[in-house]
Amino acid sequence: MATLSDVAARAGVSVSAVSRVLSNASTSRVSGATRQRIEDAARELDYRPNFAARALKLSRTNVVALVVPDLTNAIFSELMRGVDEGARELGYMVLLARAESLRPASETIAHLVGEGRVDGVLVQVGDSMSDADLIPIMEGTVPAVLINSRRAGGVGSVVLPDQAGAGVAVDHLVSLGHRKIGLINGLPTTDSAQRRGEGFLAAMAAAGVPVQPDHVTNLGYTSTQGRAAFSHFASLADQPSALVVSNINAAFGALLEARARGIRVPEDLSIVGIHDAWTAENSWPPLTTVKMPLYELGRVSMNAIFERIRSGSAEDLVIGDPPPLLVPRASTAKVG
Amino acid sequence: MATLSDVAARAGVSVSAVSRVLSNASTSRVSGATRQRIEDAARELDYRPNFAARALKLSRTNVVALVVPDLTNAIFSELMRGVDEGARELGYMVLLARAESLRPASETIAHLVGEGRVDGVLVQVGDSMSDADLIPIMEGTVPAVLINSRRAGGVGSVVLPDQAGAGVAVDHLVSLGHRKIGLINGLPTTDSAQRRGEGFLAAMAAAGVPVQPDHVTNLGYTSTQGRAAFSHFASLADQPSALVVSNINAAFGALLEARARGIRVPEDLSIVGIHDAWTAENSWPPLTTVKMPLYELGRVSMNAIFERIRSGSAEDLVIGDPPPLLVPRASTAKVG
DNA sequence: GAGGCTTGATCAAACGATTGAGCAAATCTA
DNA sequence: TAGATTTGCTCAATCGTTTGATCAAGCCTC
Repeated sequence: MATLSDVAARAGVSVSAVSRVLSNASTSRVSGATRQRIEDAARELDYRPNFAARALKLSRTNVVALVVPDLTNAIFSELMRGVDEGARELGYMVLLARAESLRPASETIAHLVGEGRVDGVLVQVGDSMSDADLIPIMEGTVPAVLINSRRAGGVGSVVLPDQAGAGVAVDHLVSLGHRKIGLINGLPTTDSAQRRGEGFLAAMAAAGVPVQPDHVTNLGYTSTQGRAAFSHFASLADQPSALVVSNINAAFGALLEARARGIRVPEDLSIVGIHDAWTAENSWPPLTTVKMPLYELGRVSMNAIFERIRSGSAEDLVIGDPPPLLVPRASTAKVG
Repeated sequence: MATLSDVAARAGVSVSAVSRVLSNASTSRVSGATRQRIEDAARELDYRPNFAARALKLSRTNVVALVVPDLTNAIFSELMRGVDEGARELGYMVLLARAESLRPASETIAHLVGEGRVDGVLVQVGDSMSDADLIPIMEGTVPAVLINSRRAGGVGSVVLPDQAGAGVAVDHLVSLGHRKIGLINGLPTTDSAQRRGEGFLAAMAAAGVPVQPDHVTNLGYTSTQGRAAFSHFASLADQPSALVVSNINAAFGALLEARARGIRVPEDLSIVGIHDAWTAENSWPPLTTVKMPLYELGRVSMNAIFERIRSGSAEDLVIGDPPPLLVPRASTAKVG
């Protein structure tokens, strides 16, 4: 590849002149003629600034890492799309890092930042990610933004409108006449499950519908955990007529278990899942969902980490626009 | 962050000594005592080699880019997992780049390599990626490996056992007694669709089952295109009793259209899709699939690009192990 | 026309790591 | 014990950019 000095030689000027012209610094006092010659030479040689040299000099890479617990996660691809789009606009690139079980996430993050590979880190906090994993972040040594989880202290975060989302699900079921509504929620230790739980209770209270204590489970977001939670409800003497499931994967698990038990959805039981995905259309019955603004979660997170890197500010944001949206399909119906 | 000279100062030696010890070069003639002091100092300062400096000096980043057409693609996450795992073992990191429609892929790739951000590129060739997009790769200026597509010339590639996969699907249907078997295939221009088509025809011939010309469509791999293809078959006077669908997404689309038309699967028609995903279990009916070795595709591709970078060799590989595997679910049954 | 600005360029020192060459001191060889 | 070799370390150049400092002209101003 052509270097600055190649371009300089061809244009008959010094490297500094070339550098100033091509990075068009405001302080560049260059004559129009030389500028032209430099630009021509650069174009002819197809010059591209060397990434490593620039990063070394500026101690800035314009790369952020996105650390995710799991690629098969339903929410990943939309989130990534949002992050990617935001990054492009800000002149950044995204390095994807899986937080695998082998190495603690803290190690991965410390490497990424310690070696100067990235300027900052976006961390999608998963169920299996403990607070210990977030030590370098909590300590503030690493410019980071937590996605979908809040932490005390000066850590930035961006979260979904979880309360509102659960509320939309509840309101939908209430409007269909349901009064016995259960909740299949994520692990009680996770932030998003807590907020969805709050939203569920708040919406139920607002609708004047009582919540039975054994109508709430907290087993987790996976399909398997959703199945297990469904079994719990099926074994109850006083069963709910509708379920809000905090995650689409768990909702699929619930559908699976319902089918296995010969419980008809939606005739015997209505189910609404939080998060939308194209696969919801292929399930049987097609799953009614609450679409959450995942794309925007990605975009806003990218903007947040950008600001964090630039000014050090650490905000806690909630995505407000667009609000959670009900996507009615065939897994919910009027109470029988 | 601590630099080499920080470590050198603390250990009371020169930077060169530190560099040699920490990168434990074989030519390093260092006494045990000094080695110890250096290692201690490095540990105490939590020294990590600066990525940019190393990359600049060695003109090598130990990063490869994975260029994908689409993140929501069913095959992406397993592929990525394989690439990631392979990368870890070889001491590489993976930069994920979406080949979006805005900018031609060739531009993206040229940037990535031209700026020295990556040592090589893995390109998952999508339907929308034309030959023009691959110019810098075909020219051989960029160390690259094509995933799932072959090209003439000295371009390396790794592909799935597509013929065998289609064969497994056909054999399954034949063993269930089907004699009228149709194929819903990808776009005729794509390499994988061509190979799956060949595999289909070969397996049919081997089984002594004739193929009707209008029992093969080539509309594409997406859900929508699968629906459209299904409509074609439904409008036929002489309809097949079973369908091989070249892609799981298209198979979901076919299921959707079958349901819309009141065609019962598998009672009226059997369907088997190529590629497996956990979502196949949630469809109605649960989709019988042929699981393709996507994880291995990723791993082998990573190894291939590594070799390509190291020695310049360009091989065309087919994943042989594990072979395509039938995952029987409920969308296929004995011919009625 | 001497001194002071402005303009348009170059010089040179970083950034942090790698690595061939150089050089004392220690050890070996005969 | 003189000379050769090995051992253990340091020197210094280099990778490609950025950027403050410097400097030679040209142009005002009075």
